[in-house]
Amino acid sequence: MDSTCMPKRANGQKTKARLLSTTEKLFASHGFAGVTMRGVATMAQTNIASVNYHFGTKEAMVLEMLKSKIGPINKKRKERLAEAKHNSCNNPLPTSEIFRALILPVGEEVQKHFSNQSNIVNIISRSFTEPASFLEKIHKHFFGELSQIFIDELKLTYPDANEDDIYWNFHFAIASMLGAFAQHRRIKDLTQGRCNENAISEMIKRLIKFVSSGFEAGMNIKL
Amino acid sequence: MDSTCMPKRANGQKTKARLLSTTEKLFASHGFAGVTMRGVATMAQTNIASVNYHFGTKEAMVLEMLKSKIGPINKKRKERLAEAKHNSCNNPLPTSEIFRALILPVGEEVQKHFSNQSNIVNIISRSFTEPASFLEKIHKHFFGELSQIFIDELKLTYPDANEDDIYWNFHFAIASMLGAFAQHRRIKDLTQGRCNENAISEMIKRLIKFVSSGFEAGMNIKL
DNA sequence: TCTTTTTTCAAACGGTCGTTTAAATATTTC
DNA sequence: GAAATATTTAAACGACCGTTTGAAAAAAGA
Repeated sequence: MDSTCMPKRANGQKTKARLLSTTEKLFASHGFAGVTMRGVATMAQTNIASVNYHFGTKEAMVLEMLKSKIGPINKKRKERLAEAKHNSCNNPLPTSEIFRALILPVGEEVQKHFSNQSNIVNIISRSFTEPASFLEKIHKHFFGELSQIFIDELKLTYPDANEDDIYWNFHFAIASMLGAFAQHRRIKDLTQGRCNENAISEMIKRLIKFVSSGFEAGMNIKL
Repeated sequence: MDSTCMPKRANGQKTKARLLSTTEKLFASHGFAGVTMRGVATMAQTNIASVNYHFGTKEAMVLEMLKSKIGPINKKRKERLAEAKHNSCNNPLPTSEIFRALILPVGEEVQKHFSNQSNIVNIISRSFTEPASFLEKIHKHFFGELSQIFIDELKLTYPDANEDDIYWNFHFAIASMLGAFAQHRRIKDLTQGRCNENAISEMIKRLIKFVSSGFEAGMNIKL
């Protein structure tokens, strides 16, 4: 251990950062299987063995990348929900406000790196379809707690609602959000080339409306 | 060529059918990369070279499986839409009726093979996230024409609507449908073990309500 | 029956995968 | 400066990948 907490080598930390950044791009565009040690090493302009030196295994490397990407977004989601709660003097929130807190932080991240090939929602969405068992754990770790927070908030807004109604429609809401962002090809088709940051901003507003309305309509449904 | 159009060997056709069935299971649970020639051959109780004999390449085999699974569902979707159209004397359909025609045929397929490991929506959903270029073609081939049919029908129901409104909310509807079915883990969490055919039937009703309401609310949205 | 065609099979091809090794190089510590 | 530590490197490991080969086995046609 050193007292400076700095890398031992001039570009030591930089190498690790480059590896994570490369992992991110490859995972976003080709999934877990598309992240190859040789590919990452080459794109990050380093040697294949240094990947193992910094992370141990491929799985650990992808895991660390996911943590670094999803963690901050979930933090913002909680903050935004708490802020809305505070602004409403702790009264129950409108449905749209709850889903705004859930969706906006992702949307902002998408907007930031939209032209980029490493779309955050591609990453999240891929995590949901990856079969690997270690990703299942990630889901539970990252989305389990967060889901509970938002479901609890929805229960406050709908105190008399059937619990099944809330669970199912929350499930649909998540699915809409992930699917809406993830399916790049269709977004580009829909915007017909004028797929820029404004288009994403528009999509986010539309999405919040879609999800909130669908959720509200699903409360007290007659089956 | 033979006049009987029957297999030359007692279990010849059966072998090909077993291979397709195995491909289906592996693709549903592990994606394109998870379909390995050796895995398929072993599970189908045949030799690896016979895979190549029947299909030529792995890609061709997966493609044939996808065609056999998605084709009939799309056929049912069109039939159901045409039937609803006929029952309404060619008047514009309610939003929910249009989405029922889109969702029910998938739902029925899910219900049929739910306990099965080869969930049809897993297959469709995976097709949407697979990066392989040949799958992109499948999407356009299978979903391009179908999408247009349903969008045209929605335009009849909303003759004064902004076209962007229709496209975006249709995009959300598709995303909801695929995501809702595909994310198995959350469905099982939500139903807490009582995840049987009844639960799926309930989910489909809920999903149609969610999607229709979200879509309706998204028309003439103020951005 | 014998011939022809269809189907299966064991074995091998070259290639890529994640991981490991051990030596070389850079950086920090003393 | 020298010693200790941190990092990078080339090379190789065994395992699995999709595909191909050529011959055996089964079925069909004559």
